Amino acid sequence: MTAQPVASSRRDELLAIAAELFATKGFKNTTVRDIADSAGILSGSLYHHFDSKESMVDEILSTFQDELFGKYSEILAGSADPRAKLEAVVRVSFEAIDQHRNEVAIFQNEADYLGTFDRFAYLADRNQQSRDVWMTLLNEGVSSGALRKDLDIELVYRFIRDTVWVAVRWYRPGAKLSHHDIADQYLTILLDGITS
Amino acid sequence: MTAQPVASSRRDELLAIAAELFATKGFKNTTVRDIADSAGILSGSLYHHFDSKESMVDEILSTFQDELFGKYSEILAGSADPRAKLEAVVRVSFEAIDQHRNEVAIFQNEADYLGTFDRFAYLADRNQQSRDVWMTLLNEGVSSGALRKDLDIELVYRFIRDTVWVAVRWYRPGAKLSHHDIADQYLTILLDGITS
DNA sequence: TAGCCTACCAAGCAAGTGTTTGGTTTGTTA
DNA sequence: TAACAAACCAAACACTTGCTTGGTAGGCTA
Repeated sequence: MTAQPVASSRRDELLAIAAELFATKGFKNTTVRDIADSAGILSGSLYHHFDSKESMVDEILSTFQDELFGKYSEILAGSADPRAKLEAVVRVSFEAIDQHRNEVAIFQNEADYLGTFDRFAYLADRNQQSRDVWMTLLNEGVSSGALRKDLDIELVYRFIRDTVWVAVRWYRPGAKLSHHDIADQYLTILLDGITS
Repeated sequence: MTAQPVASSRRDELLAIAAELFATKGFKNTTVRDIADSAGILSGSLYHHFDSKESMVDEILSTFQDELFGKYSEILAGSADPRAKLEAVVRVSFEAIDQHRNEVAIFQNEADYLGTFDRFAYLADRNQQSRDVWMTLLNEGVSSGALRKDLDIELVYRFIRDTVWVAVRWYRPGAKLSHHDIADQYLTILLDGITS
């Protein structure tokens, strides 16, 4: 059973195969032999392209994170009002789920554990950076009067963060609702609630 | 480094130790030697109490699920209106996170993968059962006019389910906000939104 | 056509894994 | 005090794991 994802180089191809397996089965549950099998080669041959299994996740996660936080920065640097920026961050996140499903899933499932190793300390940094993005926007929203003042901001932050990213567990591209639709409905619930 | 959770029998004690490790490090990342070390015994001695490492998670998960779904059934069988029942299910769920943090975490992190094995087929059944609970309440809510009609019910269900359970990732008993507080704020956001 | 590079194979190793087996300790009960 | 069971030890086994090593096939280039 060999997979053939679209990728420029053989190296990228193997990374895509690994990402798919890591996302589906988990990092620890995926063996280098699993990856090699899916690629139609022997496990030892992977080491012509990569130093270790760990360096594969490393590259998958860091590449994705760099791209994502680049987009966050652009939004924050823009001139839109707090609420619009908040909406934009939500939409960019759902877009990431749509375009980088495996990477998001790996991050969601493995970051906590991998973060305990020195090599993946940057995951915690990015996490903090992400928190800063959201907290800044939420505090600005409350200050400007756009958001209600009776809620615990820290709690709202966690609520938004988790709800957005956990969607990767069920979202599949090409389904009835596009990631744009989902972002719309999610923002509606978040901003106005589900009561009539 | 030995742990000493409160438990009636040695068997329950060992299960609690295993649950803590499974929740923190993941099932696959936890070795039987890890469990034995935490309990202050040798790995082989675990097999006096359990058939296998798998049967440990099995027992942890099934016991927890039986208890949880018992509570769900009670609520559904009650005479409260849809909105009150919906609130009750949310509160019971946050209570479960408070009282059975490890079990919830294990379920959240491992159910998808474990569910691919015959032995854990009941996890998928419970999942379907849980969906029925929520969808019934949401549909009743829309019918009765309590909830808005312009949202995709299936989507609302997933959002609620995910946001409630994902709280296990950051919630710690004894923190500033109790699980009652969190349920309150969560229901406020869900029902009325965060805008002022 | 000689040299070189990319991608891979074939075979294996050392460490770690879940599990088994036979025996020992300790407390309780008849 | 003899018998018994629960809890555990000590040592090992078979297997899986990530990774290494030396070599090879085939295409490209000078």
